[in-house]
Amino acid sequence: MSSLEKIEKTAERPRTRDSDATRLRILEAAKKEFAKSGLGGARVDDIAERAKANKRMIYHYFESKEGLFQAVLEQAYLDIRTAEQKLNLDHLDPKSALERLVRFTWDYYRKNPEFLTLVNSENLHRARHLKKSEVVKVANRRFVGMVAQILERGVREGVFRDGIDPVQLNITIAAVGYYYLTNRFTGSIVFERDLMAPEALEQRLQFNIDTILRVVSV
Amino acid sequence: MSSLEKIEKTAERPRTRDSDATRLRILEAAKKEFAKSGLGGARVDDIAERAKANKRMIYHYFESKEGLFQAVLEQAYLDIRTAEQKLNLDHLDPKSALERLVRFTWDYYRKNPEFLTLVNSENLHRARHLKKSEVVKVANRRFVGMVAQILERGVREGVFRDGIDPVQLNITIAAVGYYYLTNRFTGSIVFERDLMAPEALEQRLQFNIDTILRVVSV
DNA sequence: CAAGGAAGTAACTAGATAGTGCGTTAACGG
DNA sequence: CCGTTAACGCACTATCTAGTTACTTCCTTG
Repeated sequence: MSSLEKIEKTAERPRTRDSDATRLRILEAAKKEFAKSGLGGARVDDIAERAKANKRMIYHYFESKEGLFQAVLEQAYLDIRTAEQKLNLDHLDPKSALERLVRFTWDYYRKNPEFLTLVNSENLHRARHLKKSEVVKVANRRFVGMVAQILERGVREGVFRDGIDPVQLNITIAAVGYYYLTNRFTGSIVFERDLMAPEALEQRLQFNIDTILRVVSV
Repeated sequence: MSSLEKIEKTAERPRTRDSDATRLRILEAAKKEFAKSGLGGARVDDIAERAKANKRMIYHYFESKEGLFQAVLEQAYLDIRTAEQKLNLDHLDPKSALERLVRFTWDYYRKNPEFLTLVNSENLHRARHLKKSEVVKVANRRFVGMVAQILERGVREGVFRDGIDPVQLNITIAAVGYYYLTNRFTGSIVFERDLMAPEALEQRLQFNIDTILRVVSV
């Protein structure tokens, strides 16, 4: 049976057994649990319960806890890279394109805080899961190219200075948002200020846009 | 017996029982284990073994695994704040002072990677341990003041622009180094480049100094 | 419609893990 | 040098946890 037929049939009469749906529920539940407690702290039983699935199904679909983590991480990277590709920055002038990318990165981190925690977790484990994922590597390549293209265009049009390493810029765009948000709890204590207050968030985004534009300006 | 007398006596004849030394060995071992595996992933038995102490002693000195984590984290924050205070930035011109601070932050993170991991772990737990620590809060206050003073001086001397929020600048100085180093494993995969190669590290530090100076420049 | 495979369940296990009860011995003050 | 205090060690436990065994139930397809 084709995938399309399957979807049509499901639409007609919801099945009591649906491997795709169960797989997705497990993935979603695992993302939340891993993000909340890390790979070491998350509990397989809790994931099963949250997914409203039997624990046996996790091992059926993902082999092991590690396999499940790998699948979650892979999906998280594919999701953000896919969203980035939809930005269509080529149609904007270089400055606007860069601003849009900074804004998108910030918004994405805000709306998907699990992504930050998953990446932290993966780095705690020296990226041993990501290393294995070929599909993610391909997606990343296209992403790095995006910023390089904006930079080149900006230099050609005389609005950006020459000689900026696109990788350094990429890292910096991520850094100024990522650090602020992932360390929002200790940050709010260290700086004695609620970093997650709406005005504070708005102020930070503006600061970040300004920072990045200053980095590239001639 | 005074602390001085104690030290003198110890120098004469090393004691087989020494509560201070044992406490310190446990703290050091715990810092490494917590940094390696996080609060959830670290094992009390492993900490005891690494410290060459009996597990019972951990509970004797620190009450619980959580209590031990709190002590480790507190010490880590006191250490970095103490080191920062020794920088003596007041004797330098504002630009040099700022550059020195960026350089110090970078070097400190490089030499003390456990600090990064501990902070990540603490944020995973919504900073519930740091919240309780009054002594760390006091140390942080002095630290935030440092950057504010450099900024003020720079504005007065006409080398920095006015209106920069010292907290935002502070966060950005930390961010550009922290993000690069804490995410060095996934980063090396995403950007298909060894981010920890000596030239790469040198290049990043220069980029960070340049970024921060551009942020404050008139 | 039969049969075989896939989805799903419940109960279990072996090993780990945080935390303790209690006894032992070194150090230190008197 | 003796008695008390505090450092230290051993062996134990209750509970948790990743992973599994053995089974039932539903769905598809020839």
